[in-house]
Amino acid sequence: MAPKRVDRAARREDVLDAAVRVFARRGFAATRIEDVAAEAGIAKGSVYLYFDSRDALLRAAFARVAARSERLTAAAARPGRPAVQRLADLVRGAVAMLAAEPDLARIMVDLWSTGRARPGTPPGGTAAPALDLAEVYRAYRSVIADLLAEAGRDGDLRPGLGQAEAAVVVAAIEGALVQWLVDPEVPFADLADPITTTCLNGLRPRP
Amino acid sequence: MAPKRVDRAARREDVLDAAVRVFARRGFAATRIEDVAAEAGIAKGSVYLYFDSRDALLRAAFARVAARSERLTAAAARPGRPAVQRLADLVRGAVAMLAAEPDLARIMVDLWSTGRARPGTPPGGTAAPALDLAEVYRAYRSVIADLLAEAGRDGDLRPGLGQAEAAVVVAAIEGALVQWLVDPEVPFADLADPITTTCLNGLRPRP
Amino acid sequence: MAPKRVDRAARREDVLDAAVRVFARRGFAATRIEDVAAEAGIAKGSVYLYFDSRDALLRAAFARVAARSERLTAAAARPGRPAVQRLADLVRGAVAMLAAEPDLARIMVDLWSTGRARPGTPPGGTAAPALDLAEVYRAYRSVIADLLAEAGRDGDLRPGLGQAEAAVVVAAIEGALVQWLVDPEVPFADLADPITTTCLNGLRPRP
Amino acid sequence: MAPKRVDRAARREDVLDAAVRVFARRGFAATRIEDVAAEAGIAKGSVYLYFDSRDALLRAAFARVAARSERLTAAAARPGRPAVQRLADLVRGAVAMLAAEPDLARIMVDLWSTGRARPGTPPGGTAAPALDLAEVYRAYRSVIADLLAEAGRDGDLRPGLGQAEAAVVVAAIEGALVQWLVDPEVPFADLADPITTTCLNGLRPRP
DNA sequence: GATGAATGAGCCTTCATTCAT
DNA sequence: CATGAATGAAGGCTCATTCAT
Repeated sequence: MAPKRVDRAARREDVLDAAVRVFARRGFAATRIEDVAAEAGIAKGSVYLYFDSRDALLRAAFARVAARSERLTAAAARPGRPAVQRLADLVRGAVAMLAAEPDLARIMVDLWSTGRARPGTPPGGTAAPALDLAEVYRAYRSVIADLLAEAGRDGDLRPGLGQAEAAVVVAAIEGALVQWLVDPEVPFADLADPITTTCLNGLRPRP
Repeated sequence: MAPKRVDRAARREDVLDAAVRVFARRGFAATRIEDVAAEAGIAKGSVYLYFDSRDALLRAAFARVAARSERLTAAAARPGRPAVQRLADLVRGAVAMLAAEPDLARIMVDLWSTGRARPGTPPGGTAAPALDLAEVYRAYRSVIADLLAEAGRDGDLRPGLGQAEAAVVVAAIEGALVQWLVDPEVPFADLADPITTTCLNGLRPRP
Repeated sequence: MAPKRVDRAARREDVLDAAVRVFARRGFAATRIEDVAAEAGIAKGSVYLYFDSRDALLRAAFARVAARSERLTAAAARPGRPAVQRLADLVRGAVAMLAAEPDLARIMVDLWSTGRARPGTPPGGTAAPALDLAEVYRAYRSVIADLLAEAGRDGDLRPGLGQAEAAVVVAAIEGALVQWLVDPEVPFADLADPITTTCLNGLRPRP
Repeated sequence: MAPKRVDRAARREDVLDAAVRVFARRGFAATRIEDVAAEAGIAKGSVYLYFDSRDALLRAAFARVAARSERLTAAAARPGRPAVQRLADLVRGAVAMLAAEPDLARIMVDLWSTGRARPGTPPGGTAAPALDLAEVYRAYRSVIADLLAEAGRDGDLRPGLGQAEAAVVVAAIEGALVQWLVDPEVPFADLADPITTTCLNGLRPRP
């Protein structure tokens, strides 16, 4: 009669946490369900109580990365301050967030390559829609391009800046991330300033 | 027997070519020896005539990527022109090369994530030396840092630029690459100029 | 405590009812404990309150089929009427009963094939006694053979009829059942008469 | 260069032979791929060189049973002799064939029950058409009904015999088979005559 | 008693690697 | 040299059974 007291959703979250840690450590491809189970401290079969398949787990991790991305760009919308400053904040915020959650960052890098054979895409090709990584970056660039344009109108940056320059800003962040992940000695968190300075200076109106 | 040697090496190269194509298309993890054999037009077992194991193939692909990187940085050493220009050439050259060889570029992205469980690193940990991706980027930044310093002395860029700014330049390139690979509509080749302009301007002495 | 007993037994019967329905629908092999629980409207674990194991459930279903068979043959013992008529009644009764309980009939067919690896026979071979399907049919034929002999003495059928002819009568019934189960359009219930007529005529003394 | 000398088709047939033996012994449901491999004297994985999946193996066995059935009914078409005799021959031929290939017969019985969830029918329901067991028996009855009608016109049997009586004849054969499979002491092969005699006598014109 | 979360043995399937031809 | 049949270890998933609540 007494339904066992387990918060299913919370437990599911625990398993996903564990999965994210293992994915970050081993990569998607090399991660076996058993690894996730071990990390979560449960039995192999129990993973299937919360996720339908290995693939569902991948997709959930993917969704988490996507959610984080959205939080990131959403934060840049804070109005009331000059666009250049919001831009600088966005860059700093992005770097800080990525640096604070290296596991998710690593997963994102994994997604860059897995992107071709998206998680949830069985060999045949019939895939779950999952998260469209291209869309994530498109949104990212779009937000930045808007800020660049606004700053251009403010006279803080050159006028006429657009998608290309937005791509460069995004690139500086993601590229710095890569270098850090490949070589932990690269001081990613400290690169927020050089990135901001270099890019914003580089986009200032020529004297 | 000498001709045999040549033939053998050429054959090996053919197989590696095929492997690179498949790796780029499917990713490391999803590529089976048989896929490579099929792409190379030989039998599965024959792959083992040229490579000791699946892993050796991975390492060979890695080596090829690394070699490409070295060619890249080596080219920047051409003296006789001002450092700023050699820097701009380096950026443009890198972008052009990556854009021209998307297969190798894709593999490089794959390596970023696989890097943790380095190709050649069996679960146990006793690994073949493989190649050190961190080292590749360290060299890359080093070359650029030297050019930045030289340009600083030339008065073309701010003095005092170092590793951090070099990382930003590398980041802009690699980050742009990622966006292109994730979303083919991003005009990677055309980003060479925005990258160069933004970064170099951003590093100019303040007026 | 007595009421508890009754309750428990009734519950057990409910579960077995549910099991029989599912067995008939899905077949033994494809039926999971959870299916039975769902059909019975209880939780998976609760099935074990009434049956020691999946196998015990199978055996109970078997027992039910066997009990039905016994009721069938027992009914044929009614004396006081000529043997030929009791024989005809037996055939009609059997067909009617099978037609009325297709679920049990389906299970019986399942038992024909599962019979080899008798329910209750774990791979090792140390088995619970379970029920002997061969014995069920032996009894069936025996009753019929007795009726045939008696009818022979009555002069209604040929003398000298025995096990072989009894087997033919049983065969006609079971074989008709099979055809119905395989193809629901076969009018099994209506075959009682053709079976009776054909067999009994066929066993009449030659003119 | 030297393509290994193995007759793929023959090998496949060997594996299927082994599978049929195991299916007959253990039943479909209880048969693991490894059992088949062991019976065939090969490694588990090698089964997959010849069959795409466990299910494909089931379907192949199924097809073999179907082919046997067709041979059976086809044989009854021999014209040039009176229909009654061809009918008697058909019954005897069927019994002889079933008795000679008990493995296939056992599989057929397995199919009767598995018929619901036909081999090749994944849980979802999207099935390969495979063999329609209902169709097999329909054809069987149809051939017999034709012979009965012809014999009726010949005056050897009652006129007006049809599907129902055909079903009884088929039933006698299949039902006898069941009894034999359930209890090897039942002399199935010897039942050909009692079946023929009983049924044909039973269908004679009343004096 | 009842529940359903948890477990882990077991089975199907894939694929790197070997080796007889 | 080249082949591709054969192998068997590994990993995903299912499900009977147990047990804390």
